[in-house]
Amino acid sequence: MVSGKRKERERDERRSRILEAAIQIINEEGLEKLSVRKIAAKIEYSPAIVYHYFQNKDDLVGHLIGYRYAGLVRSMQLLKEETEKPELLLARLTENYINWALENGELYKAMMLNSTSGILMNTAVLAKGAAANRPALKMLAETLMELGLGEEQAAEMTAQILWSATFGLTIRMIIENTPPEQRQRLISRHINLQAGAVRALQQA
Amino acid sequence: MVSGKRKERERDERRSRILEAAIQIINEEGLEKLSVRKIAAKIEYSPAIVYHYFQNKDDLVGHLIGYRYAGLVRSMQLLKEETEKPELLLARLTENYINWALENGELYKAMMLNSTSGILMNTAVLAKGAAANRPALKMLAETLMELGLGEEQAAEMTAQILWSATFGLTIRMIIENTPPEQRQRLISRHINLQAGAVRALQQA
DNA sequence: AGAATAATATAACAGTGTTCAATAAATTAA
DNA sequence: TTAATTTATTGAACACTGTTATATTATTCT
Repeated sequence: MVSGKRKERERDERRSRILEAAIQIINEEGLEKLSVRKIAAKIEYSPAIVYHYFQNKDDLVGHLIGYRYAGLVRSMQLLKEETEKPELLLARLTENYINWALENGELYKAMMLNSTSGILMNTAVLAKGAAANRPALKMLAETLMELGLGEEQAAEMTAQILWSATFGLTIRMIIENTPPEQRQRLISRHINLQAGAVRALQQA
Repeated sequence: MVSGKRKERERDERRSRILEAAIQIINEEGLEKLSVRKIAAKIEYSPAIVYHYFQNKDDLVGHLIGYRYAGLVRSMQLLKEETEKPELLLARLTENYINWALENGELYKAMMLNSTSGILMNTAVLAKGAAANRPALKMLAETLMELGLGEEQAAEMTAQILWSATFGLTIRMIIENTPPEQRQRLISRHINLQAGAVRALQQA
């Protein structure tokens, strides 16, 4: 038996080639122009091969997401370690998240809004690993608790609202293709308002 | 000449039959299952007929939006007239908007996120009349000015942020298919946070 | 009535996701 | 090394999709 690991590694490599072709197409032509046949053409295989490595197109897009998401989570953890004041951390986490999403615009749209593989879908898909805005949410909730905004449940709910707001602004800027200068202004205003909301909640 | 108006009215009626068939399909099977052929089948016409009344499918979806949006704008204006305190008005407008969007779930998703006909698209489409979240935004900005949050420009930008937050939460609840009990809690928390953010801004 | 215009249909094109059966290649077992 | 088995890959088809060009029918105007 040839170590068993190699086989697996090689299979993963072939899967990765498909995923990378997909990312390339998305970056070049956008998510809505992504097609199984185009992927196949790019890697010079038959379209059917995709279905040997993924259940279907949505499954593929789902993996696309996990493929990139790890980077975001890591950068968030870094920020957490190097930022002491929770107020500042909240702002930095938010800004970091938005910038990451904007950089991965089309992919972010896919990972959020895709009807069956999107992160926002039912828990079945959520558990799939690839789909995981939960780390981000959890970190947000922890920060809110440090800020004294209630215990687990309450903080979690507040985190959901705050994250939804960030999500809304981000998606909007991506879809509307907001020009960079205005982006910057919108982002800082958003962070301002968020800080204000948190302060108001602290006083209550 | 048969009054010229009748012809036009009859044409509009035929257009409306198409739009209503589309709405029915969306409500029954969801936006992603909407197809020109299905519409044609529902009204017992040939698929090609759709292209006599609309430029293309996206154009059709665009009109679908205007077809429903008028109702929202009217209800918002009503609220404005019967609510004196701007703080309360802000909350009511937001709640009203969210509830309307949730009631029109699939359609709201279409009108916001559709890649070419969505409201969030570039100004070319925005000017098309059907696409008009501007009335809602404008009303928000006016309310913010009454609350003493800066002049036109600043208020407009703040309104954009606040609206984005509402939009994010709404889209999320629709896509995630959040159960009604939790919806209620999320909505009131959202409105709470919004009020807090505004108060913080007033004090600054 | 005949000419012009609008409404509708037929049929096709090019594209999509997906599946099934057949083949080619690699791996394991004898 | 050969035979058996598993894995990788393909070709061809199915059932869809949006869209258009061309033809046909119905309506309206003169």
